[in-house]
Amino acid sequence: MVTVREETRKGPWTEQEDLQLVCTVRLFGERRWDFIAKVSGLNRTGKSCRLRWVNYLHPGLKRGRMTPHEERLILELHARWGNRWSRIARRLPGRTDNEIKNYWRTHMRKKAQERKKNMSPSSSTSSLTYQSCHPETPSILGIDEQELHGGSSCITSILKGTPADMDGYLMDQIWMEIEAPGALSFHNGKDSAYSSPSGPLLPSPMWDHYCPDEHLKMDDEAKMAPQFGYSKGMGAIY
DNA sequence: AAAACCCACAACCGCTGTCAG
DNA sequence: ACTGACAGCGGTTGTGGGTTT
Repeated sequence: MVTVREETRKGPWTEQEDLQLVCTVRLFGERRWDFIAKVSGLNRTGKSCRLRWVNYLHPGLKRGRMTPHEERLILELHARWGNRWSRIARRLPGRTDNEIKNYWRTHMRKKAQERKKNMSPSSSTSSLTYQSCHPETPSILGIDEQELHGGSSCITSILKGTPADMDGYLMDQIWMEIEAPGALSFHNGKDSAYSSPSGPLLPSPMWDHYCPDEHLKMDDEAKMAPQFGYSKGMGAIY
């Protein structure tokens, strides 16, 4: 027995660690993370390994900016489910709960700050709780699966639209709708950052380099495909 | 050019749920 | 029925890079 106990590593992962983890997961599958952590030779906890895999190394992950469509989807799903990030993430193929959570945080903070600037002190409801602030927005509250596909609000109809329909529909305008239901207009706005469904979908870096393996990818895709019409083209991963 | 600020992302922590023994 | 191990989830914090002043 080796009795030399090294400290469990924390902090950023190195490429070498990533490679070790990827190879170990390929060998043993995506479970028993404590076991994987041990046999991989990484001085990491199983938890840490799992997180690294799920959020960064997993094949099929999209990288890069959220597309306008994804932004709208997040908005809608968050309105339905609140901070159920993993649940929301399941509806966004290639995105992780962590990613969505971060995105939401960043944007909500931004919006909250803008609100503070723009609004008088009298109406001080936080945008973080818009769900309860604007119950009159039907698509936001209590919508179920069918409603999502047959609903009548602006957001819902946008969600139903094709990407072409969404061109020029700005995230800011969506936020405006939430904050002031009915006040939505579709003119092109000032913030060009949202105006094109750009978001270059970059591959997961490690996977790109080390594991051009077919069957791992298939496993994941197979899960997503029926629900989302997820296609290989989306991620340009392999 | 440098400092300050902002944003996006990665990672950790603590808690909860699940399941096998 | 109980318990411990493991997996997953949501919240939070840290950090690096880009942008603005």
